[in-house]
Order: sequence, then structure tokens, then C-alpha cells
Amino acid sequence: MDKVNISIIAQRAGVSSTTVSRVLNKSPLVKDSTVQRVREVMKALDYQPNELARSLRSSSTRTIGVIVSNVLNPFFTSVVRGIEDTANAAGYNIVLCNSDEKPEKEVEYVSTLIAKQVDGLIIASSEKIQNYSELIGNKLAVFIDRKLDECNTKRYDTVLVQNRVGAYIRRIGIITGQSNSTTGHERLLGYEAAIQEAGLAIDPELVKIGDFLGYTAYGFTMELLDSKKCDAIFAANNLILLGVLRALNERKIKVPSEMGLIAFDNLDWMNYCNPGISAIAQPTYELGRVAVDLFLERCGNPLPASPPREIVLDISLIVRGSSVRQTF
Amino acid sequence: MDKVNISIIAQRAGVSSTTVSRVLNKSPLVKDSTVQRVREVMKALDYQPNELARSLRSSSTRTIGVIVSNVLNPFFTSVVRGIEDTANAAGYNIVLCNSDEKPEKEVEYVSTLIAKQVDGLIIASSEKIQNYSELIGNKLAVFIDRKLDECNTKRYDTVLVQNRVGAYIRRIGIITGQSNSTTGHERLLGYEAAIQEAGLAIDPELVKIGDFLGYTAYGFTMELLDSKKCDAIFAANNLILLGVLRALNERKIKVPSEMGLIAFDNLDWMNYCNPGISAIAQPTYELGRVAVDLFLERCGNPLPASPPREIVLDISLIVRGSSVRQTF
DNA sequence: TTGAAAGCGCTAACAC
DNA sequence: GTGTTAGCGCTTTCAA
Repeated sequence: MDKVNISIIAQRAGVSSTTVSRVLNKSPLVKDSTVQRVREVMKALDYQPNELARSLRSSSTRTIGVIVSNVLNPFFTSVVRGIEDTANAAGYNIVLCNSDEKPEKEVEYVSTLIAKQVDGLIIASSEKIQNYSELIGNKLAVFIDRKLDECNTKRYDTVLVQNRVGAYIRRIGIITGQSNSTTGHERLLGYEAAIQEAGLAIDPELVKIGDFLGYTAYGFTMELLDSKKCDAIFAANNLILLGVLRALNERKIKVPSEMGLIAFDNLDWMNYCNPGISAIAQPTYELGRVAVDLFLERCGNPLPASPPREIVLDISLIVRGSSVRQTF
Repeated sequence: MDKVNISIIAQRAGVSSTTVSRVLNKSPLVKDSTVQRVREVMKALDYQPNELARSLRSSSTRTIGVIVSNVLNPFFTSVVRGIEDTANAAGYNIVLCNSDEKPEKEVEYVSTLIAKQVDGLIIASSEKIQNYSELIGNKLAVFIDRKLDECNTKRYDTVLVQNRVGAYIRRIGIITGQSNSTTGHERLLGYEAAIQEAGLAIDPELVKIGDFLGYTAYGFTMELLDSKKCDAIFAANNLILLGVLRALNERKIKVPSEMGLIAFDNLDWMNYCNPGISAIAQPTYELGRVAVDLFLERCGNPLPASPPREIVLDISLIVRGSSVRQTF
């Protein structure tokens, strides 16, 4: 019992493989009785068309390559789910890749995905790659969360999240990631703008720029506490937040009376901490959805292509206990 | 400028496509100078081999299909990362699918993945499918987290997590998912065994079986509180835990003095709640890793196949504030 | 309404 | 060492 393919079906049904192919593709040109007969043989032999062969001919795999830095980051978990749902609804599958922000991993994944002939790419860039055009060629690609430099922005659609928020606190410290990453950079700019709008000067001692890891943030929190200069901390993502919490916990700092806290990234459990943690909620699932929508749009009408778009989604501030100052 | 393929390279390099193929596959039978020449032409034309065509011939896509109920569930997030890392290290990609525990989605995904010729499947079954053999055929498959019925277990490798824990508390309530899901069922059995080992009778009023969703758990918690019969709650997964926490919070119940709490699923943030939440830690990443290892093992030596294995990974109890009784 | 033949891009058996 | 030939399983002219 070897693999049944289109020509075996054709043989058994007494037709040509062309006709079988037409039945597969629901071509209206086939006589009803023939369709019937072919269908029966297919069922009898439990025939499964080989999508690989089909893709080779039609040069469409109905697969999207997705590169994020790490699914374990709840931000990306939700983005990925948004992408998968939307892709699935449109008849696409996704290949998931974690770059860990390493450009060499990212480059490797991009090549592999293109070699595997994905119909498109959705990439949260490590931002350490100079020239995407060279790497990606004219494969459809949508970039998410991180803004590319101008030369790349000119070629690809981008979906971002508004990273700046209005002023709402005074002596606030910030812990964020490297400023050569756009998200970190934008959040820092937002912070600076807020401080300045409040008519205050920026105190460099209150600005801690490291990476997006908990351990680094832990150290920075200790420094901020020692400086005794701020009454609130803004954690630029959820991993940083965990580091901050660990430090506050160890020092037995009361939140918010001794130190206010605001997170960038709104997660379920923040509701249940005591006090609840105020957070800036990013539309993560939506981010994934919109990215796929952009892909589908371009996929549908190949040429002439409209110019690349940049879509910026809004964030919202969710106030919980951690940012309500109880003493003044 | 149309697509460059192996024969264009061959032509430009003045060799046959076979030779180019040999260069691609690093066959040692090609003269060094020829290799050189072919490589140069490839570079000059920016040639990318088409993996689709290669897969069609070699009938290996170096792709694994992964079906979980929902990546948003932190349990599966970590499993997926474990799978992706291990697969990537072995030169495989993964196609991620969310079944939402819906058998029809699961069936659909399995068919698509097989049609796309994945080399294997890793499935967290919705447990609502009677006959996997029929669906999967003789495609390599590893089942994770949920135990299949005997007829299916006989055919496929399985990686499970030990769902039973020793006795450690007395009047404890449990909130868990449907008992026709093995994980829920096993956790319930573990609970019952623990109660009985402690020489106590099982009070049906303290056993709440619903689904693995927060909203249901919220209601159950209210019922447990109203019953005033237990002094601790065992939440059978992290979504249930959130429901429990919401209820405890609303009722302003003090943990652990008024009610102890133990979670099944250990997550970062449980450290930072006040009090910290005791949890049974499942080896999630490991679960993914082992699943891929089993796949790779079978992939390597096709036949004769060793009988299907069932691997059960150990859990560990992480004690934090929520389970330390302060009053007796 | 159907079929023959060519070919998507690559690999493998066999020759030289 | 290298080339010829024949497919992998399917779709797509073109002709009947």
C-alpha cells in the first residue's frame, strides 16, 4: 500500500489526472457524474492531496513566517495569538520563530522561511539589521512593534504601538531597555516629554537604561531606592517590572505609599497583586491582527502596490492601586 | 530578472544541474575548482534554493506541526518555547496551531498539517477525538500533557506531567476542569488520594468541577467561601487561579490566615503577589523539549520502530506565603 | 467536457 | 568527477 496520488485516483476512476485535479479545485467544467465517481475513489483510497506539490506549482504555501524575540514575553504571546487567529481565519498557517533579539538568529530564520517559500513574513525586528531589502528581497513583509530606520520603512508596512504617554506624575524614575531599540527609545522619549511638559528638568540619575531583563532592572531599582530621589518608578516592560517588584519586595518598600509603580504592559495578574499594579495597556492581540490584515491586503492585490503604511495603535492607562499616591 | 533556479546556475557555471545540486548538498564528489565556480555564480545571482522543491523530492520538510489548546495559557507558552528551541537546534521549524480545545479545529489542523507534509506532529489533544490512527495515519506523532485512551496510547509516544501530589493539607477544596480531561481528572484523583491518605473522607461539597476558565472558578470560589467548610483552595490551573484570586479579593479574604491557596502552575508573578502564591511547578519547557526529542529519535531510525513510550515528568511543590497557615 | 504534454525546482540512479 | 534521464505530485496550457 504505497502513497495514493492524483494519478492513482485518475487510473481507478478511469479519467485523466487533469480531471482529478479539476475535481480537487472544484472546477465547474467537470460533468457531475464524473465528479461523483472521482470523489468516491478518493474516499475509498483515503486520498489526501499533497499541498507541497500544489504549492510548488502554484507558488503559494498559504503559510506566514512569524519572527518575534520570545513568545514567553506575554506581549508577544498575545501578538502571536492575534496573528494565528487572523491567519487561520484566512486559511493560512504560521511558522513561529524566536529570535531572542539576536540578529544572527533573525537572519537565519528569515532565510529559512524564504527558502521554505512562505507567502509572507511578520517580524518584530531585533533592530540590529541594517538592510532588510537585501535580506528579504521582494517577499511580502510586515514589521511589528519596532520602527525600522527610514530606508527600510520606505519599503515595508509597519504596525506600531503608541509608546508615549501624557504627563501624570512628578518625580518619577524610569527603567527601560537599550535606547537603540525603538520601543525602549520611544518610551524614554515619552517619559522625557512628560517630565518637560510638567515643567520639570530631567534628572539623569532617575533614568536607567539597560536591557529588557529582570535582573538588570533589579539592580537599577536598588539604585533608584538608594538615590531617594523619586517617588514612583515606571517599568518599561513586564520583565523589567518583575525585577522592580523583586527589589521592592526585598527592601520591604510599601507600594504606593513609599514608592509608586507603573508598568508598561497590562497583564491579568496585575489585578490580583496587592496593591494592583497600574499599567499602560498595549493592544497586543490587535497588533497581530492588524499585521495579518496588512499582509492579506497586499496579498490580494499584488500590483500596482500602494506605498508602505505605518499604523500606530493606541494605548490606554489602567489605574490600579500602585500609582495612587496615598501620601503627599 | 526572473527567479534564479538550479538550472540557471548550472548554465552560467557551465555545468549540469546535478553538479549544482551536489554543491548544494556538499557532496564530496565534486572537484574543488568546480565547487568554487558554482558558488561564485550562486553568490553573483543571489541564489536561494527552493526548499519546497527539495522537500517534494526528498519527502522531508523539516517542519513539525504543533497543536496546543491556546498559547496564551502560560503552561503552553512555555511548552511551545521548549519545542521551538529544541526543534530549531535540530534544524526544524514549527507550525503553531491553537485548537481552543475544539475537536473540529483540531481535526482541521491535523489534516492541513499532514497535507502540508510536516515531518511530525506534537499534539496536546482536546481529548474529544476517538480515533487518532484514522486521522493521523502513520505520520509521526507525539502527544503531550493529556493521556490518550488505551487504543491510541498503543500507537503513539506520550509525554505527561505527574498530576498527583502527596498529602499536605487537611480541609482543602479543589476547583478543577472537566473530569473527562485527563489533566483535570488526574489532578482530582491526586487530590482524592491525598485526602484519603490523610485518613479523611472526601466532602463532595468541596470538589468543584467545571472548566479551566476563570469565570467559572470565580463562581466556585464564592460557593466554597459560602460553605465555610474549607481552609484552603487548590486551583487546578493558572486560569482557575485568577478566578479564585478575583473572588478572594472581592470578599477581602486574607490569604493565608482566612484561606490558604495553592496553584497548579508556577509563574513568575506568583513570587510578587502579597503573599506569594504557593504552587506546584510543572516542567513545561522540559515537556516540549522531551516531546521533540522523542520525535527526533523516531525520525532518525525509521524502522523497526520501538514500542510507543509514555514518559512522565515530575512536578515540584514551591512553598510561598499563600499556603503557610498562620492560624489553627 | 475531457486529455496529453509540459513543467514548478530539485534529487537520485545510472552511465561515462 | 560529471552528465543524462527520470521523476516527486500537482497544475496549466492547448487541443480535441
